[in-house]
Amino acid sequence: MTNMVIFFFAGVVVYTLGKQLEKIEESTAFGRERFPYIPGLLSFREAPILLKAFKKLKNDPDVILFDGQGIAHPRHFGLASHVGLILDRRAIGCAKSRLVGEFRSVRNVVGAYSKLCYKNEVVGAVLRTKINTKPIFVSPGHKINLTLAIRIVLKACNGYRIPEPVRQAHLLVNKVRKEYTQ
DNA sequence: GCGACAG
DNA sequence: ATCTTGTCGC
Repeated sequence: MTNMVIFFFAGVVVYTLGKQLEKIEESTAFGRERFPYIPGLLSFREAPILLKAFKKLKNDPDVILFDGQGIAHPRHFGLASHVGLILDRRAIGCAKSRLVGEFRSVRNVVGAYSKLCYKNEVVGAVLRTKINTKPIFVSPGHKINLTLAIRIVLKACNGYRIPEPVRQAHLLVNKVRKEYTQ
């Protein structure tokens, strides 16, 4: 079982972010896993396949939400920064847990947040997107500031902890992976 | 050396 | 991330 080929799947879901949050396109891609998971080096593992999924997209998004960090990273260059730069699009990191930084507890009210500080610098926000659930870690990735990033993430949330586009991308990937595995 | 550590 | 059923709480 040591030479088993492991496949990696990625998914992108495009939404409108106007009056309604409406799904307008989906894209997936897969390929061989080529890099291990090492904290701080996530983009080396995920970016290649993620970029494959983005290439199939017909729409060209104004802003992209990533399942990972933006500048809240040891070298200020998380997945959202890295892929946002390559795609030259506004990008926001929306991670489910902390990689670096310290923060104070967040009030239990949707929209409340506390600054995520790392090496004497604000690198993101720990944002409450749903009551009675752990907050998420929002950080600018590319061509965006923290204030706007927070506003966009809150607009993209539909009552769930995870912003809807990210949540749907996750569900999409699991669906496709399961179909492929059968 | 010890602990922390996106997915 | 993944293993993995039911179950406790809003």
